[in-house]
Amino acid sequence: MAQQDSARHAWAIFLTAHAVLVDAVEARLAKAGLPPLAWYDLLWALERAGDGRRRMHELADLVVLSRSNLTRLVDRLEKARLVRRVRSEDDRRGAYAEITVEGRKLRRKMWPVYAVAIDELFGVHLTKAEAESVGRALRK
Amino acid sequence: MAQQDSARHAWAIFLTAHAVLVDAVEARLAKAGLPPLAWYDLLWALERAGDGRRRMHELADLVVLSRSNLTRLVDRLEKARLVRRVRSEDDRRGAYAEITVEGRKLRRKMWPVYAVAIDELFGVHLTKAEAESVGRALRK
DNA sequence: CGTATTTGATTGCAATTGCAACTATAATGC
DNA sequence: GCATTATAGTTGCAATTGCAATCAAATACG
Repeated sequence: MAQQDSARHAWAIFLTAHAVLVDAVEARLAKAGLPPLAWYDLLWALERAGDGRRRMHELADLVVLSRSNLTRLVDRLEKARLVRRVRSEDDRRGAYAEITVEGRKLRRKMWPVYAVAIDELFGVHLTKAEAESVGRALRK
Repeated sequence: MAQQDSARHAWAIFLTAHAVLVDAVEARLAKAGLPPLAWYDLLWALERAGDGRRRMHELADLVVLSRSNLTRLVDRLEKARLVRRVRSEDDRRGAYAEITVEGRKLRRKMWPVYAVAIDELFGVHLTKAEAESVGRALRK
C-alpha cells in the first residue's frame, strides 16, 4: 500500500477513534457528576501556568478554541466561580483568566476519573512503544 | 516513563492534533466552497454501501453520531437533495437514507480537496510505517 | 392472544458553536 | 502627531448539538 493510502486510512481511523473515545470519556465524566472535558482542559492550562493565569488569546491557542468560543467558555467557568477575569495592566485591551481555589479543587477532583478513563479506554490498547509512536507522530 | 504516562501524554497530543487538523481541513473545504467533513463522511458511508442506502441507525454508528443528530444531518443533506429518505418495507418503523446522483457527484467533487488536505496536513508528518502504526493502534 | 418492553426514528428545547460585526487599545508608517 | 492597520476581546445571531420526551412498530412473554 502506498504512503498516501496508509495516511488516508490512518486518518479515517483517527477520526472515528476520536469521536468514539471522546464520547466515552465524556460519558464517564458525566456519570461521575463532573463537568466536560473542555472545562478540565481549560483549568489545567491555567494551573500549569505557574501564576495560574493566562491571557485569553494564549488560552484560546492552548485549548484550540476560537476566540469567541473561548470567551464563552470562560464566561461559563467564571459563572461557576472556577475562574476569574483580571484586566491586564500593561495592555488595556487584554484580560487574563485566572484559576480560583475552587477551580484547582475541581480539577484535582476530576483528574482521577479522567485518568482512569484515559487508561482504560485509550491506554489499554497501546503498548508503551505504540503510545510513544502515536505521540511522536502526531506531535508535529 | 511508565506506560500510563506515555498513554496519557499521547492522549493529550491526540486531542490537540485532532482539533488542529480538523479545523484546518474544514477551513480548506470551506475555502473551496464545499460543505463540511460531516457531509463527506455521510455521503461516503452511503456510497460504500453498494446499493447506496443504509438504515438510519446503521449510519449513526458508522459516522459516530447520536441518533437525533443523525436525523438532523440527514434532514440537511436531504434538503440539499444529496440524499433521500426511503421508508423501510420490512420494518415499518425504519427508514433508509439513500444517496442521490447529485450526492455522488458532490462527494466526488469533494474528494480531491479532502485528499490533498489529508496528505498535506496529516500525511506529510507520517512515514508509511508510522501511518500504519497509528492506524493499527487506534483501530481498537 | 394481550400487555409490557425494546427498538427505530423524530421532535422540542436549552446549551454550545461558528461567523461576522463591533469596540477599544496598540503599533506602524508617513 | 495623525491616519492606517493590526490585535484583544466581546457580542448578536443563526446553525448545530445534546438530552429528554415522544410516537410508532416490533418483539418478548406470561
